[in-house]
Amino acid sequence: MNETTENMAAVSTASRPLMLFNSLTRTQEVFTPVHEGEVRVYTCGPTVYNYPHIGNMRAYVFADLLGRTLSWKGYKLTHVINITDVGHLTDDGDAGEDKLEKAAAERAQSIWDIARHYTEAYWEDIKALNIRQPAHWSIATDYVPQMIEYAKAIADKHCYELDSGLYFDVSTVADYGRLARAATEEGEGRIDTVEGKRNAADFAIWRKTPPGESRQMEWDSPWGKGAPGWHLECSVMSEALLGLPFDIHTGGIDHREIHHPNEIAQNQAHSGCDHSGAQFWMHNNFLIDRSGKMSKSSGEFLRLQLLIDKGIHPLAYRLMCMQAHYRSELEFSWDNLIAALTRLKRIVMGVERLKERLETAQGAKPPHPKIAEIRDQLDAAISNDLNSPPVIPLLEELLSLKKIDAAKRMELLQEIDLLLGLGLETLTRTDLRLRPKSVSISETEIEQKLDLRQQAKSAKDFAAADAIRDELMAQGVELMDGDPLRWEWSIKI
RNA sequence: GGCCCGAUGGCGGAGUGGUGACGCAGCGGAUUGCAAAUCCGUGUACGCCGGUUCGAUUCCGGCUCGGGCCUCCA
Repeated sequence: MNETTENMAAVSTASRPLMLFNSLTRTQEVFTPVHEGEVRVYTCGPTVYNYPHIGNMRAYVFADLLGRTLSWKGYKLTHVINITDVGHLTDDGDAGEDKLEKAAAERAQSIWDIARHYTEAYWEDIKALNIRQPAHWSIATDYVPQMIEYAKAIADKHCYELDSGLYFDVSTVADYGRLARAATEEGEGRIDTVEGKRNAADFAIWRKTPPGESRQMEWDSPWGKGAPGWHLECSVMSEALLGLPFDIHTGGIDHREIHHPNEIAQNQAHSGCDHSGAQFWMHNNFLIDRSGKMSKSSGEFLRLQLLIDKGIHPLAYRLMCMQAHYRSELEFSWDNLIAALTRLKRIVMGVERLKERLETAQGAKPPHPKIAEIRDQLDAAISNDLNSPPVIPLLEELLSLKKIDAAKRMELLQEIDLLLGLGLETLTRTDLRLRPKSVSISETEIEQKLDLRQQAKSAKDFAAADAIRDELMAQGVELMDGDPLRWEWSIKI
């Protein structure tokens, strides 16, 4: 279950200032909200022309960690994640096909059906990863009238019209590209420039439908039938839902170079001041595999559903993300994922033992200094630009402190889990049992054979007991007599 | 070509100017009819060459290697 933002009240006694790395200054800064006691966060969400891969999901796990940290620090959180269901191009600047139009054509379905299908698939992954629901999922196509109004407001001073659309002139705002720190005017000319653009970095605000063509998604505008440029939506929706300036804008590190500088330019144009629109711009690094970063255009890519089909609980992936800092590249491998699953399993068993102690505990015990010490270390780590990796050993240490009062430990465990989002209060060892999609024997049959084996063992007929074990092992079932779970599928990835 | 980042044990991954977290794997022990699972314990690492320093993995410079972005991407 995802808790809503509202009932995640402040529970901590945390006292350190929260330090966050701001891509705008490339330094860690003390976070102070624009509006006292509340924080407004905007996260660049997915373009729903295909399934998200697990690398995409790292961005939302990161945004979720940020949100959870802000809640833990006692702030009221208003989080917006957008769904881009229009406007992204397949290639080359502003001239390529619309990804959604292309997907619709390939599958001979309505573009609206495509968008809905992939939005739902994305939301399923969000849920599976215990990512809290934001206050708003802003859908780009719901905001097209506002985008047109926005474009009209900046058109005279900052834009110019070409045959292909309305373009933003980046030379009309101060300090364009400061977030990217790159000379965007120079380069090898790999970009097919649109004829007539004043600056190489100029981008489309409105893309006109070419004469004689029609699109499934198009709207009337002062510049003709067409669709909004893909940078426009985030400026429009963030301002509409959060007001300018808001506190934190997040996204993948790839957005630091193009999308976010353009968003900033639009914010400057529309607000008439040089403020970027957000106090902090934060970017998560990529999940990579040996062949480099994950890429949808390469065809095959890793979906969360694939992990689930292989029998691996999705929260193992969440733990894997938490084991690395959000600004570090994270290496994906099945071994690494299974290591996280094993770690999670042992954590969950520790939590189950703690729950048992809680039930048998008698009377309240005085607070133990170790608890305060761990809480302090927790605050130190998370306040240091959301440094989640050291939090996990703290959790494991907490679980191992058998001599310390269970109630006190459980209290702190809940705080840690509020941050890590592993759902440790409800997650069970059985939940984490491997559940590969393709198996040759049912769980009921396994249980029956195990009962037979138990009878044989009680009768000291070890030959019969071992025969049953061998038989089950041949079917991929691993026996664990001394474990309440009794058996597990052997891992074959 | 331009801009930027990284290099830590078998794998992943924190951190620090002076005993180098942690996990997984490995190894040892407890437990077990034997195993497995579990619990306890445990070895191994800071790319290369200089510089600064009493002392550098940590700071500075160079080198090598790797990666990212400059085109849609989280």
